[in-house]
Amino acid sequence: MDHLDMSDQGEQRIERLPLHEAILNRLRDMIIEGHLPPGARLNEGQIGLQLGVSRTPLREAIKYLASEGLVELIPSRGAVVKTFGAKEVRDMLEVVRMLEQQAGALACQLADDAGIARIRNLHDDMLAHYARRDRLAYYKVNQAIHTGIVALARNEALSDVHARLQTRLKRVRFIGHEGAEKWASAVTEHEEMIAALEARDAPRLTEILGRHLRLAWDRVRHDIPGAPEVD
Amino acid sequence: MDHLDMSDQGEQRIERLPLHEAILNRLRDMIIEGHLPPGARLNEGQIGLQLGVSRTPLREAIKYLASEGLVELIPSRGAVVKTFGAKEVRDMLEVVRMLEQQAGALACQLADDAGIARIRNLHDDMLAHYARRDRLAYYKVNQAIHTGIVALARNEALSDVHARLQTRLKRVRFIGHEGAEKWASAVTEHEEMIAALEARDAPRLTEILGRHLRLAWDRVRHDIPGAPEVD
DNA sequence: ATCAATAATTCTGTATACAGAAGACAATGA
DNA sequence: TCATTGTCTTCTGTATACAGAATTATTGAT
Repeated sequence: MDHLDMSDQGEQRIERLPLHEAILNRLRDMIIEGHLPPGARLNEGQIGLQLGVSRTPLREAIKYLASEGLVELIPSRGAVVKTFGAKEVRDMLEVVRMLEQQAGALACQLADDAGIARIRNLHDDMLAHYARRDRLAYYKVNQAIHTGIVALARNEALSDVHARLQTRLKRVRFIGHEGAEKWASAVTEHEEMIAALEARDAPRLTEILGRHLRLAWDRVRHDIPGAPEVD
Repeated sequence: MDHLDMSDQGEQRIERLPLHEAILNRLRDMIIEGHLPPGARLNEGQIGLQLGVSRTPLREAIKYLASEGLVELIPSRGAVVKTFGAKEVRDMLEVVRMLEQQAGALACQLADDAGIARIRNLHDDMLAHYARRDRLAYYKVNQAIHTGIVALARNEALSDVHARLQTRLKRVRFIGHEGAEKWASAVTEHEEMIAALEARDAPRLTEILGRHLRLAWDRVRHDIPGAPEVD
């Protein structure tokens, strides 16, 4: 899964945002896209050269990523791309499920029609990508939908912890090169999800989200090193 | 609430842990204990002098804290201690509640007797501190109990996001100089909590945790600037 | 040829140097 | 008295320098 290019849009911002941010995003992308595979050491000299910055701001970005949990700091040995085992992935997915279920329930109460319509639009986009079997585009919009539903709950802390886990899962979730049937079932679940949201049917949405994310584990488990064949 | 000294035990470690960690903890304490009040700018020169380190590792620690959400980075203006408004605090408490409820339910299934016994011991300690009206000691053990219950769920990601929010709430939660009755009711709730945990009664534990954390908001709301008198 | 010990090199951790932005301040004019 | 502008100071953002730990390469002995 090298060279994915999951970076969002072009980087040609005019505004002078502190270099820190730019480095941070580049580094994060390098990890998520797999240019820096799990377990790889982050060589400050080399990466700094590659990005065209000195080690000082680079190290600051690395510390930020460490707190995000994408990278692990090892004393006197720098930073290493964090490796997630089977249990860790499952645990993260379980927390994501809890968060999304709660968010979904809240969204049914709090969301305005415009917000729900935005999700519906994303969903339609996703269907188009599915029709073309464009995995990358599908995947991106899929993420946006889940993030969007959480956002409808209007709770920043909730969005924050959810985003944190999503980021960690991005790498591992994408590699789920699930077969056609699994992919189709995922799409169906999304279909139901949106319907429940539009009906503001909280219990139903909660149920579907739970099912969807429990299946997410089944969809990726075979790609995780060390995952048991059966639980 | 200045000069609280919520630092855990002595800092006289012999092992040579990377300076980064040491600075990080000192800084975090300065924020949590209120030496650096909300909104205060972190002057790198001054703090570096105070801690006896140069700006380079200090800045790295600040970036780490920024990702933790204790500090906000403002372009060309450095870092500022993050201020939490009423809604933000309430939102965070709501997420903490969800997390603890889920964790509690899981704990009822997964915890071993030894783990539950440890919580009971902490609880007894807390009662002792309550008897002596030792707010600081009480508060610390209180935190340890909540953290401990989450740990019983054996889900690192869950513990991780919970800890993240707890850290942000530490500052604001302690200032709740609640009156004797409120304090007493909190103790009673804890009493019930432990009982439900020992009985491994998940629904009951969930209910109590929900009540306890919903009341937590009522206990702190009057100390939050900008909190509405009624919802 | 294999392994141990040592020398050479690379890399991290921290300090310092320097340029430019932001903020403070004082002087000037209305 | 108050606003304004230009200067001066302070502080951030980045690069570079240097010491020591970690890693790799080399050499010598078995």
